[in-house]
This record gives sequence, C-alpha cells and structure tokens, in this order.
Amino acid sequence: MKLPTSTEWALHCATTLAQLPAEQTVSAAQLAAYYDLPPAYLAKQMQLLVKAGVLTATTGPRGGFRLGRPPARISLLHIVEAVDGTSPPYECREIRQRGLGALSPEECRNTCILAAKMAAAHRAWRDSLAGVSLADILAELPAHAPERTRDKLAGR
Amino acid sequence: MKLPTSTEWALHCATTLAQLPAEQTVSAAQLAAYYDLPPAYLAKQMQLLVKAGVLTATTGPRGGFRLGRPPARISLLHIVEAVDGTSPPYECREIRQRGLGALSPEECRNTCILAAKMAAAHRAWRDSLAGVSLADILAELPAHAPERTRDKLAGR
DNA sequence: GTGGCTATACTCGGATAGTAGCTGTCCGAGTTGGTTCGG
DNA sequence: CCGAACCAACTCGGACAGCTACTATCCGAGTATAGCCAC
Repeated sequence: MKLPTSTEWALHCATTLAQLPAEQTVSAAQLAAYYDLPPAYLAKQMQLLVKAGVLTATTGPRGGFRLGRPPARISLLHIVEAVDGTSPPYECREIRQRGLGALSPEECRNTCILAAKMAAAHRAWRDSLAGVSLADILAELPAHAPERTRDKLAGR
Repeated sequence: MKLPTSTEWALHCATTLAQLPAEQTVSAAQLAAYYDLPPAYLAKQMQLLVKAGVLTATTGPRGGFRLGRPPARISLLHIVEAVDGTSPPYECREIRQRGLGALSPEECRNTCILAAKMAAAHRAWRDSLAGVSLADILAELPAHAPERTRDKLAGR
C-alpha cells in the first residue's frame, strides 16, 4: 500500500497556494522551480486537482493555478483523493463464494466481516484526513511563512 | 493506494485456520482448493505470514500451516502488514528543503506538518485494524461455521 | 511378531518470467497581453 | 493623441515511452510417514 510520490507534491503546492492572496495565480513552472520537481508531471497532477475542484486553472499569460475554494473548505482528504483516486485500498473479491468452501449466495447477503473491518479502518483514515483543512495547516505555520513564500515564488 | 489482492487471501486463510483445532495443519494446496486460488502464489503469501510469526509451518507429509499464536493475540494488522509490509503509505521526501523555496535545516527541526497529519491518519488506520483480533472475527461468525469449514477442507 | 531400515511421497522455500500502474516527457490548442499601425 | 487590429509569447490540456512492484509459476531441499525386510 503506497501513495504516489506526487501526493506530497499536491499537498505542498496546495498549501503554498493557500498562503497567497485569493486571486493570485501561480504557474506549474513556478511551482516546479519552487520545489525542484519535473514541471510537466507536476502540471499533470495539478490538472487532477482542478478536475476535483480543489484548484482553478487559468490559461494564457499571467495565468496559472489558484485555490478553487476557501482554505477552510479544502481538506487534506480532498487533495489526497484527487491525485490517488477514491477507490478503497482493500477490494473484496468475494473469494468466500469460490472454491470448495464456497458459501451460498444466501449466506452472503451480509457483507463479509473481514471486508467490513477493512472498510472501517479505511473510514478511520478518511475521517482523520477529512478533519484537517488547509486553514488548519496555515494556522500551524510560522507567522512569517506567507510573506516568505510570496517573495521566494517571485524569485526574490 | 492499493493493497495487494493477496491481502484478502491472507485474511481469509488465517480466519479459516483459526476455526480449526490448534494442532491441525492445513497445506497450501488445500487452502488454494478451498478458495480457488493459485496454489504456488498463495504458498508464497503464507510464507510471509510465517516470517511474521502469525503462522507456523511444518514440512513433510501431514505437514502444512497452523496459527503461530492464539487467535486472540493475532490482529488484522498483523496479517495485513505481514503481506503488505510495514512501511507507511505516505513517505515524506522533504521537498520543502529543495528548490527555490528550500527551507534551512534549522527550520526543519520539527517534522513537516503535512507529514505529521498523514502519519496521524495512518496511525488511525493501524489502530483500527490492531483493535480487531481473529478471536473477534470468530465471535461474529455463525455457530456452525467452524464445523462446516472443517468438513469442506477435508473434502466432505 | 517385532524392531530397524529404506524408499517414497508430500511438504515448504527460494529463484525465475509476465503484466499493470505510477513516473516522466513531449507537443498541440487556447488565451491574454503588448505592440503597431491607422485615423 | 486615441482606438482597434494584429502578433507573439505564455498558459494549460491530453497523448506517448520507461520502470518499479505485484502477480503468477516452476523446480529443488528437507522431512515424517508407510512399507519392507531381517531377526
């Protein structure tokens, strides 16, 4: 069970955008330089965030990405599931209905207990991430962080 | 983020073994037939469970696998991490220390907030699975399940 | 009849190919901003 | 001097190779059993 490396990119880039004025846009190339990442592949991940509604993209000169919603309404779960997908890690393939020990369909009306426990664990994971918003992250950053981020992004 | 398909196999096979008398051994071939799975690959996963101490293997005729500990002391987490590994899904590669926006090592004494939140979510997931033992699973099965499992495994 | 030995069949254990999904890259469509030319 | 049209550069968006890790398979080492032979 491994999250894509790009998950870290998405989380940090979203946090970066959250530190800027709401209307300011940042290009994928700028973000890639800011974190020393492959620009094209990073752009691909940003597109996933746009598709999920987390970011908004603007084309043309002075274009780029900005947050699609206020930081308080963007949870870490939104970002992670935007780049990794929403399908749960454990997928029950109903092997209990196959082979010599196959159970009858009647006995399988209730969902498999093991699948239920795995789903509960996944729910705990999602709840933990859904309970943290970008606003919460910003609150824990040093006070001078936004200004610093703005300057470094501009190349200063 | 996806768990191997064999995770389901390991969970079900461990549950099956937990329904049998403690000394009874079941071969990988028997388990493969019981769930209609590729015998060799299933055997490989059983080896991982043995390496983790969840199961004990006996070679030779009348040999096979059995639980390595009482069911109450085997959690779902033990089984899942035996086949999938123990490394957390989110791996912080410290991109905050790279590129134009690189932070100084001093500012990175504390672990990255995002990594901490991801680790907390992973901890919630592990705690959820660690809180369920095979004994708990057995308690939720129908009363006639162990007898049925024993018969079907024997080919009856 | 009994004990020991041998051969056998069955078990696990590790080394070896095949395949799907993440990683990384490239080029094209669209849009905005600046420039230039005419009035 | 002012306005509009044109050009150009920069942006995102989607289509195309490369590689790691899960999936699947085979064959070899080891062992407890069952049969057999000698006593």
